[in-house]
Amino acid sequence: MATDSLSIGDLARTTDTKVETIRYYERTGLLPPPPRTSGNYRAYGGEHLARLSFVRRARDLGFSIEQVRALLGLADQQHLSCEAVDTIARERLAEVDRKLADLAALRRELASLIGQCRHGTIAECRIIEALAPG
Amino acid sequence: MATDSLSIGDLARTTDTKVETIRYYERTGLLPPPPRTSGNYRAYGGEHLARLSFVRRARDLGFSIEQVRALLGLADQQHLSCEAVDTIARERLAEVDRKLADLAALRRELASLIGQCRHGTIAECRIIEALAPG
DNA sequence: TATGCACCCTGTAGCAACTACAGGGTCAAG
DNA sequence: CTTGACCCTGTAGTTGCTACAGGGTGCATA
Repeated sequence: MATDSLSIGDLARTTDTKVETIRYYERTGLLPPPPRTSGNYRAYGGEHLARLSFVRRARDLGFSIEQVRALLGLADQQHLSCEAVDTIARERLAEVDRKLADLAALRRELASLIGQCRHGTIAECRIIEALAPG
Repeated sequence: MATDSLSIGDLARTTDTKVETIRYYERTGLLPPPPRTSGNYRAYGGEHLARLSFVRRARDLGFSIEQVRALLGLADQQHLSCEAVDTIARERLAEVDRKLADLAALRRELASLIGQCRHGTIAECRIIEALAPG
């Protein structure tokens, strides 16, 4: 492939993304369709790399595809106030906090269950018992 | 419906499960198909209620459908050692611990991002900047 | 020159674990 | 005898990918 552009495989390796995922992002409009070579191969430039990196980082932080789409849209509106960005990020933070609390509660329950195991037969298993009360 | 049996709607209300979910559990073999009334309505008894409660509790603790299936299978083998049960529960606990650690790390990153927001325009937004570095 | 191999293309189906219809049947009350 | 709440089956949608199948491209090597 030409020196100044990346094949989809190159882009995949560079951003630690599967080739299929990149095509999926293109289908769903997260990434713009790149130009094609004469052989119909996708030829990516630096702006595609930047955009995909953005998407990956946001996804790694757990933003949903729709949130990423919103963030990308905002990123292009340089003159706007960054309040909307802040709002999306805070929403995500609240979500993370909820999940952390849920998981922590769940962990306590699970650990208590396991702590009750007396290593006998299933007939006297406290874990099974705890799952199936009357 | 007869006094001694529950309609799918009754069962759904009692266990806080959607009707469709109950049918889904039946399709996938988590719940045994109940007898039917003359009008072809499902008629559940106490054992179905117990089994669905078990499933719901296990699912609420985050066990996968396959893990629940395994637990149900074990619950019926009263003479076996409860080691296998313990193993499944410990696996789940390890999973929860991994997720807690991941989420906590993610929370730190997110909070640091948000903390950097200076409430200006998007052009100078630290959040956008942090997502799209060179 | 042939041919092998890695890579690319499109399109579709599958994963978990539900959820939401569409298009019908059943049943008790008014 | 009709209304409305409930039930039935079957299928498609959700999220975010992932995995083929069945082909084309492009470069190096025998």
